[in-house]
Amino acid sequence: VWHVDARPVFTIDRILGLDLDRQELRNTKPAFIILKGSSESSSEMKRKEEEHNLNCKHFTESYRRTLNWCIGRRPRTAFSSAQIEVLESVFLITSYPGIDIREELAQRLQLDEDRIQIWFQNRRAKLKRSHRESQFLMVKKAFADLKDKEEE
Amino acid sequence: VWHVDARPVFTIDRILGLDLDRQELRNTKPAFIILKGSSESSSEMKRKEEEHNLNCKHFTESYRRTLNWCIGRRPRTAFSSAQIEVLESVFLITSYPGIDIREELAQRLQLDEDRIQIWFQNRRAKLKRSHRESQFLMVKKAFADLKDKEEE
DNA sequence: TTGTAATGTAATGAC
DNA sequence: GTCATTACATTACT
Repeated sequence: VWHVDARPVFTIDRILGLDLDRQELRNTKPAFIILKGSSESSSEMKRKEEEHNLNCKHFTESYRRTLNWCIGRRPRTAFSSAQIEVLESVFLITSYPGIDIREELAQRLQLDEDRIQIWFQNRRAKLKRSHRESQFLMVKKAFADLKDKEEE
Repeated sequence: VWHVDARPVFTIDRILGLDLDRQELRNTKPAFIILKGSSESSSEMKRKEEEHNLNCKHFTESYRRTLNWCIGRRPRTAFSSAQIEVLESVFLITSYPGIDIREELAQRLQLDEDRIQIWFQNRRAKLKRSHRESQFLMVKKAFADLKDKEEE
């Protein structure tokens, strides 16, 4: 946990006591358990259980978000243009640099190896998007050409 | 295609004849339909159908982005006060509406789902800003109070 | 000028 | 690993 001090301590969530320990969440009994042995059908039970699981999912998800908000996510790294330049030129050679290359880059660019890793992941995603787009343009052009031929 | 007149008329997409109607996209037959009645298993069919839907999604996304690149930035959407009202009341309940809620909102408010998504993102950012500001004010006031006490 | 819709991308979590 | 989605900084428009 990198920077406790980057976020205000007096958050609304804290004031409202929303930053409970994760353990407390697990200890709260789901409502559907009480129904066991009752006259309700098993399908109804199953539905309730699923509903509970869904609620749990949303609950823990919002828990995560709240926690995330309190503790804070890693501050956005602003790469310098010089760093970007190096990263881009390496990307031209490999879009999947091994750990050795990443470590070397990290050292040379004064960055964590993690940042390098993430950068390449995002860069690959960007490349993929642009590939899709250029493919799309080609299809479009094909359509346009067909139209031209029809008009002749 | 949002506003033809806000940007120069001689855009790349026009020159290439790329500003075809979105309807044409829908009319292109998905490949998996051809497979109907073939010897492939239904699970394979289902997989292909899902793949096709994914491709469609990416395709229309690319379509939007490409147009975006050609035409320029999307013109500012001016939400009506009625739309804002609905959005705000939903925001009170969830600031993270899932895809289902966003789609429903889109339909009811006659907006693209994308606009809804962006609106919620910006709304969350605004909320965060106001939180930070009120916190700052509180801290400031606390300091001021301390000073007052010292002077007594 | 301000408020905010839109954009790009670093970071995160699910799978 | 990918993918969708998020936060966040920034841009640009009304």
